[in-house]
Amino acid sequence: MRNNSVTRQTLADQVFERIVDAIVVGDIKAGSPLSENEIAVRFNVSRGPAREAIFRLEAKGLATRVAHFGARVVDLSLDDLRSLFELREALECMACRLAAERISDAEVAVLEDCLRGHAERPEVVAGQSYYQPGGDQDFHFAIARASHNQRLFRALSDNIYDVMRPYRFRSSQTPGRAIEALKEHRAVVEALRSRDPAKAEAAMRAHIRSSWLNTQSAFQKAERS
Amino acid sequence: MRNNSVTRQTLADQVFERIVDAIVVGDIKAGSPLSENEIAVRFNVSRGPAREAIFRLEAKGLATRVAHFGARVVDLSLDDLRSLFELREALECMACRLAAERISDAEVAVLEDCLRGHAERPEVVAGQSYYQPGGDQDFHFAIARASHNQRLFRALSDNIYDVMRPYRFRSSQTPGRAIEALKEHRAVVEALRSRDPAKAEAAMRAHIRSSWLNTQSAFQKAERS
DNA sequence: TGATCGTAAACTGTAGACAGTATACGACAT
DNA sequence: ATGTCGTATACTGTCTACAGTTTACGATCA
Repeated sequence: MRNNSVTRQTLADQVFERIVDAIVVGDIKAGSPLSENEIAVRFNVSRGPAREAIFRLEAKGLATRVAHFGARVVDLSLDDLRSLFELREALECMACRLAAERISDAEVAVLEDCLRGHAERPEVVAGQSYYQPGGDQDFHFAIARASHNQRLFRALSDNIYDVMRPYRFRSSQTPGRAIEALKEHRAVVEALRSRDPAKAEAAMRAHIRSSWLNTQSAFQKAERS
Repeated sequence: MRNNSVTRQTLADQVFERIVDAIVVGDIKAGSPLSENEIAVRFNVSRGPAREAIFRLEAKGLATRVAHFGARVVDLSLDDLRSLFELREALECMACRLAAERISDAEVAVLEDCLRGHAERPEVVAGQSYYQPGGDQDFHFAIARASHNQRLFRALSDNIYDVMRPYRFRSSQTPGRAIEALKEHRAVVEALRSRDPAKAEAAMRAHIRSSWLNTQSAFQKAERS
């Protein structure tokens, strides 16, 4: 039972989480139709929980719905991705600035552990791509948490990271990006350690824009093939 | 025969909108419990659409739900409001910066119309509070739209403005705030007209922080009474 | 009198059936 | 052959009924 949380999960919760996983991992492809009936049959529940799960996918930004027609998994264009990166820049730069004002020594230590863990990864040592699912994810989560702003944290974790993950995965193979990203992460942590909000925000902005350039070129490359 | 809207609304849509209005206007007070049955009876629908409406209220940030227990209208503390203002600052400053890069002449004209409309309001002329429901709302909507970033626009319109509105209404009575706000708005438009992103972002940040200080003191004053 | 346990009531969660709507396909007319 | 209309089908939207859970209240016992 991985159901050790305080309140017992409802069927809708379970279906929702499993669909999110399936989308993020790639088992359900972008643009796929999401039929209430199909989901209900697939997970052995009635249409109620299936329908509810789809609503929550829509709220999360992973699906689009049209009344009386149905829902589909979002299929982001390059423009959509640009919009998403702009949104992420707004949220995460603010989170980083607030974190510089409010972060505790223990939270700084967590970030430094993250960096150490990343530096030891074989991909980094070999100079290849360093992004593994959940890898720098932890890093960004820790910063969002250190902002001590619950709404900001939830906006990032619920509505940004999971939506971007399938597309970041595609673009994480660029050679050399691993070490570059690690350097940028170090700059962010350094600014946070010295509690310099302006520097922290600037370092995060530089990191996200660099990540966008990388994602953009990978996206265009993938489209040509 | 078609309904006069593009796609015919579902019952859940209607119930949702009516509850949002009731909360924003103040007919349903902050902290009130939202019973599925009660809503269903009140709007002459079954529990299905009522339940769906509550889900959407939760996604919007206007209600909180606990499984097997129920939902309540959010009741924001001062700390919650601070978090919300920080989130708003992040989103709206980004929107303003992007708007400075992308705004059309027609969109600038709309903003200038907004300012003219505000300046002519009797409250402003009399030096009283200038905020009327929907008044500067239009202004901020126009800027969000001028960012030409759909996700940013929706985050602001769906998840920020409606949640804040009940609390901004309380705090809009401060004498002299009307003219101050109008000045700040003019500074924003001036920066947008000259397509200066940094200046536009700074002007918006100043406006939001000023608005926060005003809201904060009004909140504390209201609590003491 | 106080605390604890058990029962009942009220609510949410889930299932299944019915109703309404949009799309797709085929028949018909031009 | 092509365009249009009508019907059929499959899907979502809605309703009702039932099951499960949580809270609250009252009875019982120390």
